Amino acid sequence: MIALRPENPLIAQSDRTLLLEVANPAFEQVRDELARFAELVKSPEHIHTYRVTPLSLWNASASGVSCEDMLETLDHWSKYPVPQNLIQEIQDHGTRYGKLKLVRKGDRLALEMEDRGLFWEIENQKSLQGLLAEPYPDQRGVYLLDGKRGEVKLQLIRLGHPVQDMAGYKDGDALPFQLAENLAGSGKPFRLRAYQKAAADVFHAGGGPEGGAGVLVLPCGAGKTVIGIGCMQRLQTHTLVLTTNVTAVKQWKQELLDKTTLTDDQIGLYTGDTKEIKPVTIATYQILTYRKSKEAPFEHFKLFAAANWGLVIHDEVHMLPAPVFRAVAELQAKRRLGLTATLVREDGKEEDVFSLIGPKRVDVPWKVLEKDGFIATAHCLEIRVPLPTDERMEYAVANQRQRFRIASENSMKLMVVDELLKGHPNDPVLVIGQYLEQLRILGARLNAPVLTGQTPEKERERLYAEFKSGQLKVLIVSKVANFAIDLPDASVAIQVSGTFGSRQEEAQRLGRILRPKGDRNVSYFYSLISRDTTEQEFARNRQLFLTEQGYRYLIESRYFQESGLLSEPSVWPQLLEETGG
DNA sequence: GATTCTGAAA
DNA sequence: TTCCCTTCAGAATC
Repeated sequence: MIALRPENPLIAQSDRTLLLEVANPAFEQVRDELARFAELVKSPEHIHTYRVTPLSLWNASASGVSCEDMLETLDHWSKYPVPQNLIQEIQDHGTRYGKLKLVRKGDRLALEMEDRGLFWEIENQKSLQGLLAEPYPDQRGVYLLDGKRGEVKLQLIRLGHPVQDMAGYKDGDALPFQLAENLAGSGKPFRLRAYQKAAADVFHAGGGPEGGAGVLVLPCGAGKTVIGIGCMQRLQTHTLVLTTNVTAVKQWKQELLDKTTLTDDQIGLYTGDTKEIKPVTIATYQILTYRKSKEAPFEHFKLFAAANWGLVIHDEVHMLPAPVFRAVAELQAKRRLGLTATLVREDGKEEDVFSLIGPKRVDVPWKVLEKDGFIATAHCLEIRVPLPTDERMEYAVANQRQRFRIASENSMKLMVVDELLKGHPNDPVLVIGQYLEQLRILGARLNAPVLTGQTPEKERERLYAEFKSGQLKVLIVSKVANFAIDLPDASVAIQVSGTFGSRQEEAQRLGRILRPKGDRNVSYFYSLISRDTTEQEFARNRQLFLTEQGYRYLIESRYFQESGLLSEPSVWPQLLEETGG
């Protein structure tokens, strides 16, 4: 077929994939438009592949992107006519969210739909038996059995029918408080940034039945806690905050004390150490999922019923453990806020998040915040390092799982780290890796401290302080970097090895260097990959999320040959900035 | 009574 | 698929 408009960068195919040319001048704009309704699945140098999925279309329409918007994007940027079946797919799923409504009917709940075909499909579904009561006489709706609100939504999304939940919420007990920004003469000037305010408003949606449940997607460093506080302030009610670890628990409390008129005795921490239940209670996911044995009940689920919560906040909702979904399914009458930097879950439970917490309401792309200076500009460079001959031999005879480790621990990476440090003589550098042995070797070589899970709390604090003050230039960290939110910021991160293909981890690690740097708001992220190994494959997957967010990885492999480095890569920082990586 | 250690779970 | 880290509860130790 002859291209109608060969200068356009996009090819839309009937298998629901979209191919986008990176070199095209319109690349960035098209990428941002596609990100609203398609998932990036491959991002090699020249052509990026996106896929349109039902879930990506539902999330798009829930966050306000219309079918017409999506088709307009495809039509406007395509080289060839958009395939008819893709148009139909978008028209079908892009309007599906909203066709099936969950409403309050007297003191009962019911599903309502205009479409008779849909009614019959639902009536005859085996998986819905035991959840639904009698239908409306006119066959445009069906009542729910009591207490099945969550289960019904979950089953229906699995059948490909996302439910728009308009049934509203039970108000919790009142908790009057103010944001510190509203206090006359308060010591600290604090305001919600425009996008933070907008996010809280969209979640709240004027108190209408549409608002009150949903997920806000925001980059690391965008102030998710602050937005959560903004949502709390709009609802003024008893709130349960669930988060990933104890440091985050403490940080939520700190922020609440700092930015609201809530006082110490109104905020309770519910963790292994203290089990306070107060008007605002902050707990970890782990304590909720604790049980004595595999068969025993979850001992702390009673926390959900311990007070009349008006809002449950799920921090880092992409980490929400499967058992908690079960509890949330029972909590559908309560307002629910999900906060995350990425909707991708490594366990594929994205549909559960959509139906039980809520659809995506807001998505602020990282690059947008970068433009406004809220986060630093990051240059990313993937450096492909060959394996030395002896390790290459070992690699050749190893099995699949040994291979990944051999590639990760490639000894030539050590040399590259040396060189990179030369290029950044004055910047604070984090070296991040996944294998303790590799990190210890690096520690000895660079004469830098290695921070791992075994490092005691006291020692950690000392290292953080030294690193923050600039006394310590290089800090080597293991996977603690994925969790330790109090780890100081750096402007350079060198990733020497990483988990198989975790997009979250990559995002987390880049997040380490994104806090604004003041004078020169620029950071560098180097990822060291063994060339021509399985590691290269996994790296590709790992980078997807960042590429989706607008980061471009430059790839560097020219500087090596098997015997070692060919030239000085200490020019890389400049090189990166010139080419705009 | 407070701290440190241990094992299980995810 | 790995390896690693965190959290929780309960036991051991000061």
